[in-house]
Amino acid sequence: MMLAICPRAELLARWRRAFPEGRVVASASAAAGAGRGSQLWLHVDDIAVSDLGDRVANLVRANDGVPVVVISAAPDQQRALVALDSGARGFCHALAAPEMMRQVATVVAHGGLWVGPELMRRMLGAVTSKLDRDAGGATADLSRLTPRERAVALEVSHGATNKEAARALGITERTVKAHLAAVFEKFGVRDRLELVIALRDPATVPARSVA
Amino acid sequence: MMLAICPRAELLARWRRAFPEGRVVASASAAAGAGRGSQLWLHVDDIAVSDLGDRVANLVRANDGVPVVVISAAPDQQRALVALDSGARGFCHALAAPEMMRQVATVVAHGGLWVGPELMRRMLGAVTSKLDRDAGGATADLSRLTPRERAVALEVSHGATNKEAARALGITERTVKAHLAAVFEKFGVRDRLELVIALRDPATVPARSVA
DNA sequence: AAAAACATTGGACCGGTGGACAGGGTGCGG
DNA sequence: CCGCACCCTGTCCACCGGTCCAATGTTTTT
Repeated sequence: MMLAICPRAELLARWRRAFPEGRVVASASAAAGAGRGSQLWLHVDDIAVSDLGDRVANLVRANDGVPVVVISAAPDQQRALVALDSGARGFCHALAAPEMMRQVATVVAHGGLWVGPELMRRMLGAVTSKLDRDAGGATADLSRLTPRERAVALEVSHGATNKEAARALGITERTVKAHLAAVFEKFGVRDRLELVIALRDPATVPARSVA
Repeated sequence: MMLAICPRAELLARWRRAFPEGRVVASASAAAGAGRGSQLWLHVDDIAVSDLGDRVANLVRANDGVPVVVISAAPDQQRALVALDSGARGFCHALAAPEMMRQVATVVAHGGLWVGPELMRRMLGAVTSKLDRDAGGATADLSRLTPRERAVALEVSHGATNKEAARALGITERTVKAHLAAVFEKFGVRDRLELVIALRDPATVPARSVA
């Protein structure tokens, strides 16, 4: 059974459309007794970030085996991370389409984890600064680069200095510079800063005609 | 349709039991043409860690919209991270129970991400510790800056050099450096490159105001 | 009024960066 | 065999970027 926790039910209009058979309760204490196969969706807009971790953790602990999904109308990454770190299994926008919510529910029900593409990229980036193929917007034309150039470009786009990139790739700093120079040339940028900006927004990369 | 990529089909006995209707092909090139709703499961035990990223990334790129799940008989976290970072949507043990594999397939099919509980904890740990490190100046939020600092930060975040920013704001290059140093301090970054990365979320970077 | 924060600039130092010369190695197709 | 593309490395040098030292005036807060 779907259970949403929110003192003001009107904030969950989309959610109720997604789960007509679901119930909205005002407080976490009223959520007790949710059986196996249930899901708890916790609305967090009224919860301070500093309290969020404890609230989620308590809810997860009090409802062993029942996945908790956090829902917010103003989601930000820090809150998402806190929630997930405290045991939440998903983080969903309160204004997401009902179909999307049902997808989230399906994923969570099968033991999966739901994170938005944005957050996912950030999480992965924090763990390893290796590669950054982002599913959503497609990073510029990294495909126009040779594998080595691409590797260097990615290191730099994660903030690495030439020395750090060299160490990471097991080559000399000089070689990093060489690859980087080729990358600048191909993308028509003058330095690493513009490269990062170009990779952030593919539209800014000049469609450099093949010379 | 379920497609598994592995030169030695006998390694995927469990997988074939989980997906009797699935097909095992020997190489990635033979996987082309997988339509929407398909999934590609890539067996990676014969792939070196250093090549894993590119292999997965290529597969993801060549099959736009088709989720890629990595499967291994000897999964380790580093390989999992590389694979996920390159665009894989799940990382599954080759000897997992067929029911488990079907669950993974369900999660992935609905846009979710499958990571084992172990890896999940590690990812969250890495992210939160990174946040803690950044907490010296809190997350990049331009509202924390003084007006002048903000102006400089914006110029730089659009790719300006110190000299250009100075000219644009009608101040000395030296003063730009001073403001910039304050910005670095507040955001806990070491240089302009990391600043741009910290401001990567376009929503937090308002358009440059013409001075 | 005293204290704190802000805006501005100077000089000097040093490491990082990028361009301009180079060169040698591999592998692949004509 | 000979280009061609890619990968790797070297030296030299001018410039940029970031940090340390410092100072002066204004505005805001206490």
